Amino acid sequence: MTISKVLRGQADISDATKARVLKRVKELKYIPNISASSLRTGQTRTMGLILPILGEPDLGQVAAGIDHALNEAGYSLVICSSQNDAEIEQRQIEALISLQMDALLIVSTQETTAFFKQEQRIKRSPIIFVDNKPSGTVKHYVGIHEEEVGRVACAHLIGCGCKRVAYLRGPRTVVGDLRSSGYRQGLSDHRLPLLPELLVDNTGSGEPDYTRGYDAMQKLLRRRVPPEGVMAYNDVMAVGAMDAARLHGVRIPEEMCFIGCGNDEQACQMGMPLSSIDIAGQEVGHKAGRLAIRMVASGRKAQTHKVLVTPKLVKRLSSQI
Amino acid sequence: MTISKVLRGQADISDATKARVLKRVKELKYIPNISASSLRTGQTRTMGLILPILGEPDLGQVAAGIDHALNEAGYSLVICSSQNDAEIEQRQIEALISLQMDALLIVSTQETTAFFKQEQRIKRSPIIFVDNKPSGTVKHYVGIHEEEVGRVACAHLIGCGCKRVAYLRGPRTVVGDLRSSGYRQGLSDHRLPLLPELLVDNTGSGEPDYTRGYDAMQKLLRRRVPPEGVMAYNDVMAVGAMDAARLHGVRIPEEMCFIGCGNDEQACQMGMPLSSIDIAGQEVGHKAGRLAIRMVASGRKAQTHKVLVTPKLVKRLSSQI
DNA sequence: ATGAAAGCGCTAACAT
DNA sequence: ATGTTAGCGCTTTCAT
Repeated sequence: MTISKVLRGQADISDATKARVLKRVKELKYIPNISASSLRTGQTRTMGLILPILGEPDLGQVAAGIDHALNEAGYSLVICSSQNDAEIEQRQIEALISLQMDALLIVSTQETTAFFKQEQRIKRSPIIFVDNKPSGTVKHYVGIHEEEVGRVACAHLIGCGCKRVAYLRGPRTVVGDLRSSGYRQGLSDHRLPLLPELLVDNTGSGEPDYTRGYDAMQKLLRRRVPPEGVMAYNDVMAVGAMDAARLHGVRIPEEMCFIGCGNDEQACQMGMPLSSIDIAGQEVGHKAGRLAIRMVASGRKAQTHKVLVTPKLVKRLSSQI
Repeated sequence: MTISKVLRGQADISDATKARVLKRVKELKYIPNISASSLRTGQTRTMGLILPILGEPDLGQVAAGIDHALNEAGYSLVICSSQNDAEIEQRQIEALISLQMDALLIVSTQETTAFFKQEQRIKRSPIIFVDNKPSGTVKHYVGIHEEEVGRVACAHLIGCGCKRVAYLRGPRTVVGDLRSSGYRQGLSDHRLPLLPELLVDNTGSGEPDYTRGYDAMQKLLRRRVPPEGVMAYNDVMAVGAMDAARLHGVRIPEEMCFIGCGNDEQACQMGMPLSSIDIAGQEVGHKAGRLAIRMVASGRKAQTHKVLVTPKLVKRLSSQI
C-alpha cells in the first residue's frame, strides 16, 4: 500500500497523496498494528522492564529514567512485575520475549547469574541488568556506585566536624555490604579508626524501617561516649534514629549530625530536614535506557558494558555545620 | 503444524508425540511469537495498564491487584506511565492498542471524559477506568467509595468518644471533595454539628504533606477549645499533625485521637502507630482485573459497570479508646 | 510516484 | 492422530 509508505515517512510519495492519506487516517482513527509490523521487520520499537515490586519510589524513578531515554529515541516502554519471585521473573522474561520486545531491562531479584547464562542466547534480544547486579558475571549492567554511597555520606559527616561517625547498617545483601564497606573506606580515607561499637548491625529485625533505626539509636545512646555523626542505610531508619536522639534530649544538628540515604521526599521532610545521599534513580534509568538503545541499534555487536552512576550528596539541616 | 496444537493443548494429539514435542521445545528454548498468534486470533491474552505516575505505593497496590486477577485467568499485564500528562496518556493508549492488548485499564489523569467519548469506539478493546473517575459519564469504572472513606474515619473517632472531630482537608480535587463530604455525613449521621473552625482547609499550600498537616494542627491548637479527634486527608498529614500536637504537650490518644488515610506502611509506623483507612488498592485492582476479563470473555456484550469498593478501618494506638 | 506479489509466524478449517 | 491450505496486517522488493 501507498499508505504504509506515508505512515513510515518514505520519500517517494507526492505531497498531495500524503496529505490525503493522513487526513483519512485521522478520520478513521487508524492505529497501525505493531504485531503485524514486527512480524515483517522483527522490531516493535518497544522495550520491556521487569521490576521486583511495583509502587516502590526508587524503582519508580529508575523506570521513569528509562522511559525518558526510550521516548527520546522513539521507543516505548512497558513494565511488569516479578513480585520478587525468581520463577515469576522467569515467566515475565518469556512473556516479554513473546511480545517481541526489542530489549529487556531487568531489576533482578536473582542472587546468582547461573540462571541467565542460558537465557541470554534465547533470542537476539539483549538483556540489561539495572540497579541490582546478581553476583556473578553479567554482560550488561547499569547501577549506582553503592560503595561510593557509604563513602560520601561518611566523608560528609567527617567534614561536618564529626570525629566519631556511627553507621546504622542495613540488611545483609549485596547492596547492604557495599554501602557498609564504603563507610569503612570513608573512615580510613580520613585516617579515622573503625570503632566496632559504632557500626550497629541490626540483624534479624527484618526490614530496615523506622523502628529499626530507632532501636539502633537507643543502643548507641547507651554508650558512655555517644557518636557525633550518624549515618543510616536509608532515610526511614535515619528518621527513626533522629526521633530516638531527640527524645533523649540530643540537639540536632548542634550535638549530633545525621544523614540518610535515598533522598526520599517524604522521609526527608518529616520535621527535621534530613540530609541524604541521592541514589540518582532517574540517571541510572536513563543510562540503562541509552545503553539498551545502543544495543539494538548496533545489532548487539557491542561486547560488555558496565556503568556505575555516582550518587549525589544532598545537604539539609540535619547535618548543617 | 502439530506443534502448534500441542502447545495450545488441543486434544487430538497422541501422548507420545505430545511428549516428544514438549521435550524438543524445552531443548530449543522455543518461545512462541505472540505477535504472530495475535495476528491470526485477534488475541494477545495481555492487557495494558496506564498509571499517572510510577513508584506510587497506592498505585502499586492497584497494579498488583490487577496483575493477580489477570494471572489467575491466564492473562498477563503490562504497565506504562502517562506521567500525569493528558497528551502522553493519549499516546500510551495508542501504543497499547497498537500492541494489540485485549483490554485497557486506565488510572486516568483526565478531568473530563469528553476526550474518551470518541476513543472508546476506536477498537473493540474495552477501556476500564480505575481508581480515578473523570467527571462525566464513563462506561466501566472500578474505584474506592471515597465518601465512605471520610464517613468511616469520622464515625470511628466519634465512636472513640470524640465530640469535637476536626478534619484536615486535602486538595480541591474530586477525591478531596468526596472525602470531605463523607466527613460531613459522618458528623450528621451522629447528629453532631459541622463546626467550620474544625474543618481546616489548607488551600494554596501545594502538596498534602507532613508540613501541611503540621501547620494545620498548629492552627487548630490555637483555638480556645481544641478538638478531641483529628482526621486527615492522608497518613503523612496525620503524622505531621500528631507531631505538632505532641510538641504542644498533647497526649495521644488520651487527650486527642488521630486517624489518617491510606494505611501507608511507613507513615503508620512512625513512632505513634497511626490508625488509618485502608484504601484497599489491591481489591480495587483485583475487581478491575476481573471486570476486564469478563469484558473480553463476553465479547464486550456487557453494558455498563460501576464498582465501588468499601474502604476498611485499621485501628492502631493513635485512636485506642 | 504508485502499486502488485510474496512472506514474516502462527492458527482455523479442512483433508487425510 | 497428523498434515495441508490459506490468510491475519504489514513491509520489502520489484514492476510499472
